[in-house]
Amino acid sequence: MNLTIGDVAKRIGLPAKTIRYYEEIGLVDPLRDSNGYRVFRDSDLHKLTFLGRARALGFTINDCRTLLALYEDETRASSDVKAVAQKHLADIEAKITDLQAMHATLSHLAQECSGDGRPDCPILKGLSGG
Amino acid sequence: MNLTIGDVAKRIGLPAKTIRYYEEIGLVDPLRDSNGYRVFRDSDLHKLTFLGRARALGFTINDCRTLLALYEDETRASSDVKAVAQKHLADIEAKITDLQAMHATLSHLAQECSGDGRPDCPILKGLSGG
DNA sequence: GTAGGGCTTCCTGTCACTGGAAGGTCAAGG
DNA sequence: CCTTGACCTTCCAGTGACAGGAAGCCCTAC
Repeated sequence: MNLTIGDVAKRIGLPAKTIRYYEEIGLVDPLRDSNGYRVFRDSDLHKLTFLGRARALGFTINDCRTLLALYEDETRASSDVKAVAQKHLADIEAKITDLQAMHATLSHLAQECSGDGRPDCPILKGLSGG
Repeated sequence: MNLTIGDVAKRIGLPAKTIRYYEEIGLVDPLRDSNGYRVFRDSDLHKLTFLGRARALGFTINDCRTLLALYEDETRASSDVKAVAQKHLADIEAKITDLQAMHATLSHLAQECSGDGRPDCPILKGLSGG
C-alpha cells in the first residue's frame, strides 16, 4: 500500500497543503497513481523531512532549494553548505538584535505606564515623539 | 506652501508609497488640493510620526490602528494601552526565544562542519535527520 | 516649448503558505 | 447496490505590509 499525502503529512509533521505547495514550486516531485493520487517514494520522504527541518531552522524556501541541491549533489563542497548556514546565522543574529532593541524601548515605556483608568500614558507619549 | 507627499516622506522618514498605503487602509486621511495632490495637516504629520514609531517597535498595522484610536481618544484608560504593549512584548519575547533556539541548533551544526572542499557535511546530516 | 521631476491612480508581485469550493475515489456498513 | 464519510484532486482567493512599475497629469526652470 502506498502512503497517501495525508499519511506522509502525519509522518513528516507538515500539513498536506504545504506538501502540495512544495510540489508546485518544484521542491519535490512525487509519482502519481492511476487514480491521480500522489505516490511518495523514500527519496520524497527524505526530501520532505529535510525541508521540514530546514524550514524549522528558519531557512527561506530559496535557501532550502539551494540546500536541497547540495544535499542531492554527492560532489558538493561542505564550504558551500557552511556559507549558506553562516549567512543565515548572521540574519538570525540581526533579527534578534532588532527584537531586543524593540523590547528594551517598549518595556521601558510600559514600565512607566501606570496602567490604570487614567488617560495619561507614557507609551503614547513615547510613540508620538514626546 | 503645502507639504507634498514627498516632503512629508522625507520629514517623517517613511516612503511615500507607505503613506499612500496608510491612507488607503484608513490610517490617515489627508485633504486634497485642487490639483489632486494630498495636503497634510499637522494632525496628519503627528499621526504618521506615531505610526512610523509604532511600526518601528514592531507593532502590527492592526495594533497601530488600535493604538492610534487610543491616542486620539482623550478619555482612554492607560491600562488599555499598556495591555496592547504587554501583549506585544510577549510576542517579541517568544520570537526571540524561537530565534535563539534556531541559532543554537544551527551554530552547533555549523561549528562541526569543516567547511572545506570535501562533501562530508554535518549540517546536511543534521537536516536530513541524522 | 520642452525637459525634468514630482504627483496621481491602478495593477502586479512579494513570501510561504492557508482556507475553501467543486468534484473524483475508496472502504465500510446496511 | 447504495450511501455515508473520509479521503483525495484541482483551482482560486486571501493573508501582511508594502514595493515596483506603467500611464498620465502638474509644475518649475530654462
